[in-house]
Amino acid sequence: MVIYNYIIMEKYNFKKLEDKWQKKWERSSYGKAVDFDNKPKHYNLVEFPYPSGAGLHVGHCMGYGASDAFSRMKRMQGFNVMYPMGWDAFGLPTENYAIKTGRKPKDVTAENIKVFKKQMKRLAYSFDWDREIDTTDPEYYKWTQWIFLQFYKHAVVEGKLIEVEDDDQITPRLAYQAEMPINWCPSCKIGLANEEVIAGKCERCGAGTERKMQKQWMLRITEYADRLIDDLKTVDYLPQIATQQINWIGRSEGAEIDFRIQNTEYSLKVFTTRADTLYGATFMVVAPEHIIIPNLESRIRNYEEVKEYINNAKKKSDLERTDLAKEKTGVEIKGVKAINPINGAEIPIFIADYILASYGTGAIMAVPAHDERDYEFAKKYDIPIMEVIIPTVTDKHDPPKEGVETIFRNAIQAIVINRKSNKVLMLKWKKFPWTTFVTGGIDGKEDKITAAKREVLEETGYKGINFIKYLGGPVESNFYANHKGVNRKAHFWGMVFEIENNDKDEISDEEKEIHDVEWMTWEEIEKDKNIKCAEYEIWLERLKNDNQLFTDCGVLINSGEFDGMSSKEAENAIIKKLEKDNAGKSTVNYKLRDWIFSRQHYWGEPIPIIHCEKCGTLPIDEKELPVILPDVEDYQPTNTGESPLSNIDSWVNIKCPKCGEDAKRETDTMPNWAGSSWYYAAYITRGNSKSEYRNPKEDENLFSKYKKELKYWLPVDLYNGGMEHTTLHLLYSRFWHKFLYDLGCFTTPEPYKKRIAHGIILGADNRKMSKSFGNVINPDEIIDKYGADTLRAYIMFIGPYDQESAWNMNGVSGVYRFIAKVWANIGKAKENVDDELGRALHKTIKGVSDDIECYSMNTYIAKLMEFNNLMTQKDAINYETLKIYAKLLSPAIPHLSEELWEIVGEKGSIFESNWPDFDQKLIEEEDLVIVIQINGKVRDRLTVKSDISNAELKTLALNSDTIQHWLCGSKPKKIIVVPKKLVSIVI
RNA sequence: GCCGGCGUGGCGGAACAGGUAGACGCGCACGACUCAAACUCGUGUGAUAGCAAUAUCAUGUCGGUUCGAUUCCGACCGCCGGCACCA
Repeated sequence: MVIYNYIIMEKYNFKKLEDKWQKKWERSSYGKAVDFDNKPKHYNLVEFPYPSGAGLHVGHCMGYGASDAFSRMKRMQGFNVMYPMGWDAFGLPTENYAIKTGRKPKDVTAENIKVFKKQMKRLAYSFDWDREIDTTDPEYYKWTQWIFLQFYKHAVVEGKLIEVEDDDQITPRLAYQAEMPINWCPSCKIGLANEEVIAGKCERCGAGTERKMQKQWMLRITEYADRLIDDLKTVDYLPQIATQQINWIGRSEGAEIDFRIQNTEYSLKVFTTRADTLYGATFMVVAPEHIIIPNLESRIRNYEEVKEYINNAKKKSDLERTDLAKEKTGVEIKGVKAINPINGAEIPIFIADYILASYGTGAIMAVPAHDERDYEFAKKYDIPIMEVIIPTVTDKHDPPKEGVETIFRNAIQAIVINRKSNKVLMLKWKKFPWTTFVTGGIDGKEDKITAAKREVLEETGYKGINFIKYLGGPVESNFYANHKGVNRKAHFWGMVFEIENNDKDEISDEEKEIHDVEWMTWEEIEKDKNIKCAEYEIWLERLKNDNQLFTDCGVLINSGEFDGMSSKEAENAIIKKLEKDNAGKSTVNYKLRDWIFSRQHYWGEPIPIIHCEKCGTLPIDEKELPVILPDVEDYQPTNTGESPLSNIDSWVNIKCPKCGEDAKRETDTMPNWAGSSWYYAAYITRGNSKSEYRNPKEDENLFSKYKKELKYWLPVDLYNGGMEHTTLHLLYSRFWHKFLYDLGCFTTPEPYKKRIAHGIILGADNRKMSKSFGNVINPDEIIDKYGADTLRAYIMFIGPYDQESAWNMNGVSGVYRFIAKVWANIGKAKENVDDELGRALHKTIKGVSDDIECYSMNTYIAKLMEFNNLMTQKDAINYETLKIYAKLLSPAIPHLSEELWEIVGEKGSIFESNWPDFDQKLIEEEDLVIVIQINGKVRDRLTVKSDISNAELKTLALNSDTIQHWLCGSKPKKIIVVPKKLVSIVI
């Protein structure tokens, strides 16, 4: 008996539906991550937001919505999923708001968090709210401070983490103090963040900013540089993210070379990756901040000029200083010379701001012949340019033969041009299939021009030619000289001549026998297959662009005993010699610099350090943590560049824990990066208890107490977040994790197993969403108008997950229409009816599962739409079909799916049900459409059974009428059969 | 400037491993419903030529590899992210 039980549906009322389910879910325990559950764990982390006053942004939803869908599917697939949320609440915007309004950052933050949380709940993100964290909570930053103290108390010596005694002044601690520049506004008398410096001007008052040196806390991240590169092999990051990390660390192997300064005890240490170019070092350049300048003050003849240059450099940012497009500036330091350790040459020293004190040693040896910036600088200041590396080529047609003598010679290649006809004088060899320029050796002491003119005369008879230019320096060419039976290693000088008149001498009979002389156009030369010239490409390139700088590796010339070596050989040999002479050594250098960890701000974690005049720098006793951020009256920074905290005497003044005398607290705070560097672990230690953090006992720390929990949950299985955080935040948190791993806090060396990233959402005008453009979309407005399900699905549908996409209101209504159509289709549900949707359904299950798994959210939604379109065509839909479809919908549109689950008569939540499996057979059992191409063009299509053999396919293809027609009786030269795809016929 | 991406119809985009370019959505056009409009439903929709079957062209530009390129390689143009104190 067939039961016709069409459901009478009312119109899709998202408001009613979403209210209903949100109330129910609020009371349920859905989303809770259970420590040590039997199910396999899946830690799904998404970056926590900075709770700004503007509320949740649709850009946030891009991350949270997709990760929520992923979490929901994983839970249905039987995983114990942790999907937590918290607040990265320290930061400048809140502090600036406090300065403006006088309100407490703490209060403002609490309000913002409330708004964010309410909005997230409206969007039905299934976070485990019991694990909510807030980096500004003293119970949280207690442990951020604890970690800082561990950095202070430890050092890495010979690759091992060791503890450093309090009074040890020598061992390099991982947290240390150093004089580092800050951006300083001389008018406001405050330190500025980079972002607050707009084109060298203070954002607040418009005055020009300077760099001011200040004692700052640093973290020795460079100590971990190699491991931060090497361990990338053990994780699964998007390739471009891993590359960015590697490039940011910028490991390069090279040499440290000492250049003595003449008549002084000082020397200049430089780092170079091109020790092979040492003979070409014709000057040195030091950064304006370099210590050598004050050291040499008495000897510098133009000290005033140098000083003025240094003062000007202070006004520029690193970015401006290193901009290649800008003209290089510099000043020669007169009165001192450096000595090139390899050949004793005296060379001038310059000071220039394109050299940064923070990279390498803050000084370089400049090799203008082989470095673009040095070249530019040398041209400008008229410094000699000495070529020491030349390109080397090997002839493809006649490579050197083994066991044959190699003869070296200096030689020329004359490119003789007839300007009127724009033709080039060429030789066509008679006994060999060669076409060449006029070429020949330089005899004895003959100069190159004479040699070239002589060769042209001998080989072609032309007398009236004028020398135009050299095509750069020589090129080494290695080939087997067939006509002489020897290998040649020739240094060819490319030279351009123009023909002045057609005066010709008779060529000797000998020469006549060797080659014909022919004038050819460049096109003819290019097409000539017999061009017997390995250096042809180089000449062509140099003809097009003047002053071709050779910056690649090659062969050494003008380098004494190292002449003829390859760059690589020479590099090793030169370093060896320097080592012997105690003038250098091979070394590794990094672009990565130590992390400036101090901020002169209020709204951050206080650095838990005491300064005592007598006892020096002392850590706060760990038992005294947290060092609570005190309330202040005025959040305005002080005019000494210190943090506002330094104004609170009652807080700053403290007794020294060691000697009991008057001492002061450190008033700098930590950067925003600090709290977010370990938050993924804080969710774990936060545990399930809703009331408060679970505090460890006296002799424990947070990580030792929750060792088991940390071991269970870490590493994070999948970390999702903005593309803009994939360099710095990711690197910083990996660094902290590795340090804590060394301390024994964690059991895995990497925090995140896999990292993906999402693009940003642009405004409808294709610009970044911003208040000033008036193109910001507030999620609340969209929810009010279309519902949370529509907003969630639209943001998934908006575009490729890892790219930026522009907001489009028409797109929102399209998604809304889709959901309303799904709702309408529910009305067609029937029992015991064959809706013939089985195959399509199983294809959809597979497609949807794959798409969610790899965060292809736009195609996930598209597949849901496609299936819905199929249902729309049907008069009746089986209950079972709808049930499975509801499951597929549920990660994207939870409210409607839950309602649908109830409508089809299921008890309990759809999210407690199992994710559907697909039947592989059902998907495969289809007929295939095979494409038939002739010469790469599609000419016919055949429908065949999927188990057809390649041979059958070939026969079928050739017998098709259409193909017969296209073949016109000609015989195929080649037939390519791609199983289950196509047949390609070449005629 | 340096490092990393991206570029496909009128628009957002799809094409997982080099094999049917344009799935899905928007927009537009026509039709149905309506007194009319909106909503909804149906049909069509890359360009050019043709009544049509069909053909040619087409994935930023130019070139290369291949039987075959949106996909791989090279050069160029344009846009976006990061550049160490925004988060």
